[in-house]
Amino acid sequence: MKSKCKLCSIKSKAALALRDEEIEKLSSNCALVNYHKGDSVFKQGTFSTNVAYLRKGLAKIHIAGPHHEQIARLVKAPSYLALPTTFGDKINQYSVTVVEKAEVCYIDINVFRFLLSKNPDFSYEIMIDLCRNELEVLNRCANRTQKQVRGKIADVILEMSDKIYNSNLFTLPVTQEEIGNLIDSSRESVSRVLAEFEKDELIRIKGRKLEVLNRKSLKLISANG
Amino acid sequence: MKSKCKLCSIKSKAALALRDEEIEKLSSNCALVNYHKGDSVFKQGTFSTNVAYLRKGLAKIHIAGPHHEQIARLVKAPSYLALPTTFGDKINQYSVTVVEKAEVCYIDINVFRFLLSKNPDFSYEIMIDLCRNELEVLNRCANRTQKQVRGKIADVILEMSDKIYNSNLFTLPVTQEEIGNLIDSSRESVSRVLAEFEKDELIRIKGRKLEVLNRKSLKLISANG
DNA sequence: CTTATTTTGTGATATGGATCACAAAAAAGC
DNA sequence: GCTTTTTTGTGATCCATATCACAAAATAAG
Repeated sequence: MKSKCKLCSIKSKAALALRDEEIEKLSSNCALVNYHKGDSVFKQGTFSTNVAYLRKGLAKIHIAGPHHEQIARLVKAPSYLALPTTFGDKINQYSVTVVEKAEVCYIDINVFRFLLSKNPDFSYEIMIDLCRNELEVLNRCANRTQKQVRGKIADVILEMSDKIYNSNLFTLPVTQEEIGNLIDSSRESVSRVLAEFEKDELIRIKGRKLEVLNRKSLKLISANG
Repeated sequence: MKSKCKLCSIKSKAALALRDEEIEKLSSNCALVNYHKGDSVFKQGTFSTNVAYLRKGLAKIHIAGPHHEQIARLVKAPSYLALPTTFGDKINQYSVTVVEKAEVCYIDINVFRFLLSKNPDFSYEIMIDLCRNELEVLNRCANRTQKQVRGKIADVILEMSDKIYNSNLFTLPVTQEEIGNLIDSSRESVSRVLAEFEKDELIRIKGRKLEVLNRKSLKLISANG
């Protein structure tokens, strides 16, 4: 397993800033785990002893809200997975679950701290990452609370098409119930709006396969919420 | 103005980690500005060229949502104010406005970067701060979307009483409309629920003065949402 | 002090979407 | 394949809260 990280072609921007001996140190304190759909990467309420890096695949970050489960967002590899919950509190404040076949690197938190303290470039990139995430969370929250279901579903479809799959045709990685948790609405509403979008020929759905037919209208609906 | 930061008694935990010469550098690139209610610290859409540290007072972080203004949260001094928007994007993604007489230190972003690169302890504390904030944002978002107005108002009252003023008796720092923007509800609903809480003798209000009378019930309402 | 402006209180009404209740379809297990 | 479980579709109903419409208070401005 020696120097496996050095040869890794999917390094984070932060990890690219590491020097050889630091990569070596990372390598010997990093465990790669293969997961598939439904597997848990982190569980809310457990102790946070590792940093997780999603090397491949897709995961969801979710928190148990006062009433339902809320999916904060989907995270596509490559990306760190749980930095805030790892460093912000001794106990994980949210869960991470795999949504599509994934590879996760668990890095010992103390080694990660060591790297942060020794390499300012590494540390800076991590910080930038945290900042970007927070901005995204804030925006998401505003959308979630202010748009209505049609607008939010248009958002989700466009996000998946543009950011996650880069294609007009893709397979929904989650159930309609989970889409509901992602946009704070009921699964029934999700179903109804999807049916409506299909009737209006904005999308086509067979099973979980979804094709975007009219991107322009979807954007309009997203914007007018 | 030399060495003013060195003598500052309201340093951030991060700034406490700075060495003398670093404090000196900070000091000569840091401008203290006095503000009062309504003054703008940062405006969404403008370039982010400074880090802001709220030394005294109270401010609100707000973003223009797709429909209304949303107040992401109130920030009590001492606290950094806009790190994510400063580092996460060249353009500010949210606004910060003073809510109660405040003192803000503006620190040149390049000097801040320099300090981050030279002092890992400083950098680490900043990172921890970012992590905590993101956790808070996530929790807030879940509450905002899942609780109903009564629960959210109970939350706001308790937060002000416990976290901001540390007293059962305090003066509301914002209008009911702003409370609405803070919890995503209309000002009419805020007014109605406050009236209801007063009728039920959970609180007493005269003008903007609010007194918590029955903390236990408020907590219950907050919990049951 | 007087007038203008902002904030708050409160009823009446409208509505988006939750919830309930099943049925159909799809997927997973065996 | 067949059976069980999960997911999806759809109507009917209900409800919390937005919105509208003013009036009253409170604050700010002159």
